[in-house]
Amino acid sequence: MAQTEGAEKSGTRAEMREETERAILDAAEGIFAEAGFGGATMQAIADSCGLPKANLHYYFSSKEKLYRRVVERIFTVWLEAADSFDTDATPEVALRRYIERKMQLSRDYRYGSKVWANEVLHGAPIIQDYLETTLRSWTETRVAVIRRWIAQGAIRPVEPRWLLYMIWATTQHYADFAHQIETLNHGPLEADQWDDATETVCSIILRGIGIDPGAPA
Amino acid sequence: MAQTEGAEKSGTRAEMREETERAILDAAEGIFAEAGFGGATMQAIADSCGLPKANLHYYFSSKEKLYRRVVERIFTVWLEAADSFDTDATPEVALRRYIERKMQLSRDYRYGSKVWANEVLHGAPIIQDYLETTLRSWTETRVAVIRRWIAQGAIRPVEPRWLLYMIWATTQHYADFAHQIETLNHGPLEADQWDDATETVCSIILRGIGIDPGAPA
DNA sequence: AGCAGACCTGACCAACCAGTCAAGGTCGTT
DNA sequence: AACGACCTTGACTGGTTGGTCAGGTCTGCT
Repeated sequence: MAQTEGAEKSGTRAEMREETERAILDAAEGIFAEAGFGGATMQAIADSCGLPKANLHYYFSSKEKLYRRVVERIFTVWLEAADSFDTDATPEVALRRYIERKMQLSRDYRYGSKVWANEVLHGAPIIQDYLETTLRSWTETRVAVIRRWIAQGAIRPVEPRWLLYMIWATTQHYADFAHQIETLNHGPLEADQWDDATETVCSIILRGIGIDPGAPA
Repeated sequence: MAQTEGAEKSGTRAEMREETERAILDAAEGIFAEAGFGGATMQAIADSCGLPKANLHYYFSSKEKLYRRVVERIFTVWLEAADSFDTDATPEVALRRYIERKMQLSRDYRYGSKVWANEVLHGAPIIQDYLETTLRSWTETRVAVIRRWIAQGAIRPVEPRWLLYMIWATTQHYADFAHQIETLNHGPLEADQWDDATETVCSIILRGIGIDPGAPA
């Protein structure tokens, strides 16, 4: 009994290592999000996951390496989410699904979004290469999709980049500026507020580009 | 000749003091924006404005006091800009003017916007009182204006807060995420790109809430 | 059992940073 | 001219932080 003390203790050596690394990454994500790279201390991260500081350096050789891994992990989640854009569906379905997914991520991965925002805000000193390779190529494929929609007359002609930025900005705002939103809201958003906000974002953007939401396909 | 060496040297004592303080605040805004509060060092700010570090402490007793003054200054600029919302104009005119002004500010006060974003991102540890007093009351008056528009049938019924957040998020994105945008754009946005982005943001939001932009008033 | 390698950690160090201070310089006023 | 208030600055300090390391513990394998 009491077999699972620290939620690790079972599994192979490799599994335990992976689990410890994940615990450190989780803690680091929260601390980096709240304090920034410069403001975060290894000691605070260690305290947050109940490990001695020296142990962190056993798994991650330096603060910067740890930070990079945190950012990489978030970026991966976002890229996977971005696949909801990939379908051959109509603009209405594809965009609605993408926006809904991004709102969901803002709700579920608030800290990850904050770390990313923080990194870009400061000029992306650590993950500049990601911007120039993965993000750029992803963006270009989506821009092409949007251009095709425009050519087909399915949506109003707008520069695709400005549309993408609008979606990113609006959805991530609910994570990055959560503190401001919650202050103005006198508390965290309720489930129905999240739903209403999501629906409002969808409807404004879809109508804004000339789609009448709810109209039969 | 060469009377104005460091752009200070003339004027009364009080004027010179004010000018020095402004130079420090300008330098601090840039450093805080790029490095965050924790990552910024007083030495870096001192170097940035060509003053010895000890001199900064003569004008601003502590790093936190200096930071607070930087944030306060930005907040003031934003509040003044917000007056473009205050008119009795139609929703189309009022919103268009507000969005255009906010885009302008993102272009002209990029660093200020970044410092604000950084502060809110980290839970507003320094300026929480501003959120609870000034920002909250400002927001409530604008929410009331938007509700009146809805009651008059001038715009589609949407929760006013989500609309405001959308405007803030989208416009400020062009300052806070400027680095990401410029990376994807292979360089800074040109003047016509700024104009096009502004027009696109306006048109999507206005159409999105049921206004047909360009229609005669 | 016993060994090798992976894992853990308290104590320590060099680097760095916000803030201080005392001594010297400059300006307005009488 | 001369006095006091204001301004400037190099040198210093107490405290903090990222990173190291030696010695200990645990695990899986033969």
